[in-house]
Amino acid sequence: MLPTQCLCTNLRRAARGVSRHYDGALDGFGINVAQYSLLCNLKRLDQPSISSLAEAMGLDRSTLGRNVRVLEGAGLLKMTEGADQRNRLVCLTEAGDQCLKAALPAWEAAQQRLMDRLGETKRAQLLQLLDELAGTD
Amino acid sequence: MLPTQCLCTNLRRAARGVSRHYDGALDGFGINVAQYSLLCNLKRLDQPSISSLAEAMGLDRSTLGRNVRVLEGAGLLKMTEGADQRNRLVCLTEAGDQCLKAALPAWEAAQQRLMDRLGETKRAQLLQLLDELAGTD
DNA sequence: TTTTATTGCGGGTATATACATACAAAATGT
DNA sequence: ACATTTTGTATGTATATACCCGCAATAAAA
Repeated sequence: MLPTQCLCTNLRRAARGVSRHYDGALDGFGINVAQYSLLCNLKRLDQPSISSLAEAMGLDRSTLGRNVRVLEGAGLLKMTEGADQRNRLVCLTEAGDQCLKAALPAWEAAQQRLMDRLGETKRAQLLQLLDELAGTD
Repeated sequence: MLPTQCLCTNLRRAARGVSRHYDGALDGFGINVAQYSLLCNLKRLDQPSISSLAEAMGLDRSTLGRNVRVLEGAGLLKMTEGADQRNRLVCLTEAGDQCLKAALPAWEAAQQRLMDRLGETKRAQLLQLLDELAGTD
């Protein structure tokens, strides 16, 4: 049976499969790969607003707001008042930082298994391609 | 600001962006790219069961079952009895087939815009890489 | 200064997605 | 024949995701 030629379909399928791979690795740390990514970005950016974090992650603001709420409920991040009355900042809690530290080896292992499968050349190719696709529309 | 090195995060972000690109193109045809993909697979495979369709698309069976229900409600596909009492077959309706035909030019345009951006070499590279990733775990 | 536009966010609604569990039908083993 | 296992789905629960709309606070314009 011929595979689909649709770039989008193939991209979505790959994203699902790879997400399952990472989710499996992160199992036991109380977070999935989407949450791991959110927490990482929180560590990388310094107390971003909902909007800027969403922008940085290529997510809709409302989506990010809801994802943030889940992690806030888990105590891994918290919201603080910004300079502006309407502006709220997202920041990592100590627990969130610990969670990231604890999960790091598992993430590294998952990443490494994938890189071993691909090899260095394809890994670089893939990252390059994904970067180009990131700004789609 | 340095981008993430996480393959999964980048893959997920690209999938979101590209999905938005295709969803925008399909706007007005009553289906999104995930549904377009499902209908295409339905046309490609002949009256698959829920399980085999899920397998073919790399989706969890329960997920596919729910996605199918949405399209059934829209009249684009219907369920029929299989040889087995527990086995149900999914098949495209006439409306579903018409919907696919109507949406095809929009899908082609979206695909073409993306390919123009990438160029033939990278397009082939990308499909190759995604295919390799498809079987991740 | 009052009006208007912009900005930042939350909520409503709908779909996509997965895992665990439950359940019924069919196949298999004794 | 009866018990066990396997198979095919559906349901419960939870998160991820997006679009639209509305609200409040701020900034810009008149």
